[in-house]
Formats: sequence, structure tokens, C-alpha cells
Amino acid sequence: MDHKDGRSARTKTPGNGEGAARGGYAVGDERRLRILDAAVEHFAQWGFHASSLARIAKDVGITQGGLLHHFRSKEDLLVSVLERSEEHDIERFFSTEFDSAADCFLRLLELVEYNSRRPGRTRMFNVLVGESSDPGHPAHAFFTRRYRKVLRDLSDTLRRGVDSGELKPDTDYLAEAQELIAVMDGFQLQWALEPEWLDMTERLRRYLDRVYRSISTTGAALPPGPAGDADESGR
Amino acid sequence: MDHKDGRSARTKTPGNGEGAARGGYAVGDERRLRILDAAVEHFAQWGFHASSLARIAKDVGITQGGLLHHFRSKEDLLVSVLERSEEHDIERFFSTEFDSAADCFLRLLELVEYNSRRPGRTRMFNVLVGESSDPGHPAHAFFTRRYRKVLRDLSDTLRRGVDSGELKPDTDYLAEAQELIAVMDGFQLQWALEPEWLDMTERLRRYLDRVYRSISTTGAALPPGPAGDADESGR
DNA sequence: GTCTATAGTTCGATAGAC
DNA sequence: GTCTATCGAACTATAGAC
Repeated sequence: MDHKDGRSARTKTPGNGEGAARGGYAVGDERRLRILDAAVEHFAQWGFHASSLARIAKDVGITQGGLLHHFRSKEDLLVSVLERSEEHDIERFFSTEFDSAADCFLRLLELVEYNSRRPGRTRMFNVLVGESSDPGHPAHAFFTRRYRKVLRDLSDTLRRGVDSGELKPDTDYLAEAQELIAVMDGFQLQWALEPEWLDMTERLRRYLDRVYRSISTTGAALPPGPAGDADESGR
Repeated sequence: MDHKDGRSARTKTPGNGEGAARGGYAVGDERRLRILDAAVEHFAQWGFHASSLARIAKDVGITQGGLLHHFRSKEDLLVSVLERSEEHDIERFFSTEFDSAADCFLRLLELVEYNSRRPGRTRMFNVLVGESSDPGHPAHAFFTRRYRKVLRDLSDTLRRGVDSGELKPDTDYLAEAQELIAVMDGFQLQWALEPEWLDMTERLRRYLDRVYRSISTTGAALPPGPAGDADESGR
């Protein structure tokens, strides 16, 4: 109990030069990171309530008591997992503002492509988003906050697209953003159930293309993104 | 153990005239139905693994032992809940084939409108769909079967729309159907998290309208459905 | 058909040795 | 930093009285 400072603030090392391999974590946190990685898989398979600290600890190679030295409670572990994932997303995809709606759309394609290579992480979000609609769920606050932020960022981007003349003046920012979020979440649900039946990236591109043709001033197609579009579709 | 026949086949009463109030259940099954209704709420809030038979039984006003007289196991209870829901959906919305793609779309609007008035049921599906992407989950088979069926029905309907001249010949049945399912599921996730932020029916109508304009031969809007469209939107 | 009782696990969290 | 030991609680399922 005396080892831990504020509620599970990651023990960063502010004085160590900042530029360590990736992200600025202290080297002594490796064990902590291994726990977080294992926890993702368990939360993905069992959800929060039915996951067990002992089983997670076993995956890491320690006991339940050892695990609770790093995270003061199960709930703390969940929140830490979510915050780390979100932080990672932000610095990987949303560290800079979007130049345009088209740029935003292409960035979302990259995100989905990334998610399709992280099945554990993606399934975890599917399970927890569903579970956390209950206000008493420990991740409820996290997901409501997250949805509001994503929705605001997305609709702001669309509004700027209208202001710049990229998008038609009568574009319904909010509705468009909510629909886009729905499509992404829905594809992830289907994909998690039977991954081989659905190429999320290709399907999202198809969706975004139609939307962009519909709301862009020129009616032009979405430009091909940097993400591998050269070989696979040929459409 | 001797009271139950095959694995929880609902104890219908084939000899009682078939036309009883609704569905042909025996009157002695009221208790059973109350258990199923209570279970929906629990599976919605806790998922499968973390739901407890004792708590469900308490809601019904009996003990855990009493509950297990009606369902031989927790898993049996889950499957019974899902099958009953599906059966109900089918007889309420899909008892007859679709006349056209437009008819199908309007019927889906009714379904979503219905779902928005059954929050417990809808949340349960959100939670269980996420959980059941794990192949070991007791509802995994149910949801994969369900998705395949819905996908087939939907894409078949679109194909018939093409054949009849209602839809453009180059319509991609499968992609269109997968996207539509994604949109519906995604809206339900958002709605469950913060119901007041999203009118699912209105948003789905907006989506279907754009799709229909895009794939219908005439490029016409989706005709207004029988579902209350007269007063609320004015668009 | 519902109850009580209970077997047999497993859980989260704490305390303390090393 | 990790382990062992342990507490109190909750869980599913079964057995048997009524």
C-alpha cells in the first residue's frame, strides 16, 4: 500500500530524458506492462466481472498476490488498461489535427486497419462497451467520456470541412459523425465474431467513399490513402 | 431431473388448440416466462459469466434451487432466453417475406423502433454479442448462426431487388447487407450508452434513405413507412 | 414446484514472511 | 517485488424434505 502513489498513475520517469525507446516508461515497469497485456486478453474473453486476477497473474507467471502489488484492485487494473489503450491510440493516430475531412477519413482507415491486427484489443473494446452501458460498471465513465470526445472531434472536423468549402454547406455534422462511429463499431462486432468473413478496412473504405461522394462539394471520390490500397481491391 | 424432457425444449402444449393468446405456451409456464424476463435484465447488466442464478431467482421471488427446477443449468437458461427472443423477433417482424428492398428497409425501421422501447433486451444483445466472440462462450454458436442467417436474408432481399429492377444491377448485395447490419448494431451500442443522445430510428432512416437513393434504379427516396413519420421529423 | 442444506470451487483483498 | 496463508463471501449444482 505504501508503494503506490496516486490512483494508479503510471509511474513515469519524468527525469530520465523523456526520449526512451517509446513513450517514456521507466524500465522497471516491464512487469507492469506484461500484466496490462495479459489483462487485455482476459477482459476480451471474459469481460470485467468474470475475469479473474488469479488467472491473469498466472499468465504473467506470478501469483494473484504479486499482481496486486502493481495494481491496488481489479478495478484499478481495468482503468489502467483502458487508459493505456486510449493513450496509445491518441499518440499513434490523433497526435496532430486533421487537415481536412478527407484526411480524417483516411486516418480512420489506418486506425481500423491497425485494429484488425490487434484482435485481443479490439474484442476487449467490444465486450467492455457492451458491459459498460450499465452506469455502475467501472468502465462506464470511461466509455461515455470517450464517445463524447470522439463525437466532438469528428463533428468538429466535418464542420471545418464545411467552412473550408470541402464539404457541402448543408452537411449534418452530428448525424454524420454518429453514423460513422456506428459503422466502425458495428464492423468490429461482426469482424470479432467471424474475422474471415469481413475485411473491415475494405468495407469501411467503401462506406467512407459513398459518404464522401455524398457530402463533398465536388462529389469526388475519397483519394486513395497511404494505407495499402495499391494491390488489393482493383476497383 | 425427471421433470424435464429434452434439453429445455420449451414445454409447448401441442394438443391445446394452438391459438392461445399468443404463441401457444401452456398456462403453467407463467413462472418460466417470469424467469426468462428477469434473466434478460441480468444478462444485460452482467453478461453471462457474471450473472448469478441466485440473484435472478431473487428477482422472481424464488430461490436458486427453485429456479433450477425450470432450467437445468445456467447455460440452459441463457440459450432459452436467446431462443425465445429470436422466436419473438421472427414472428413479429419477419413472418412474411419482403415485397421489395424498400419494404425490407421499412420493416427494419420498425424493428429498431421496437428495440428502442425494450432497453433491457437491446442491452442484453449488445453485451452478449461482444462476449460471445469467444468460441467457448455458450452463446457463440447462437450468434454466429444468427448473423449468417440475417446476412443471407438481407442480401437475398437485395438480390431480388436487383432482379425485379428496383435496384441497380451493380449493387453489391453482400457488402450492402454487412454495412447495414453494422450500422444497426453500432447505433444500438451508442444508444445503450446514452439513450437521450441518439434517436436510433431517425438516424437509421437517414442512413437507409441515403443508401436507397444510391442503389435504387430511380434514385428516389425511401417511401415514408407506416411507423410514425408523420409528426416527428418534418424533414 | 419450491424449499433448505450442503458439497465443492473460486473469488477479491489483506497480512506478513522473505 | 513476490510468495504463502487466510478470511469472508459468492458461485453452480445436487440431494432430499415437504
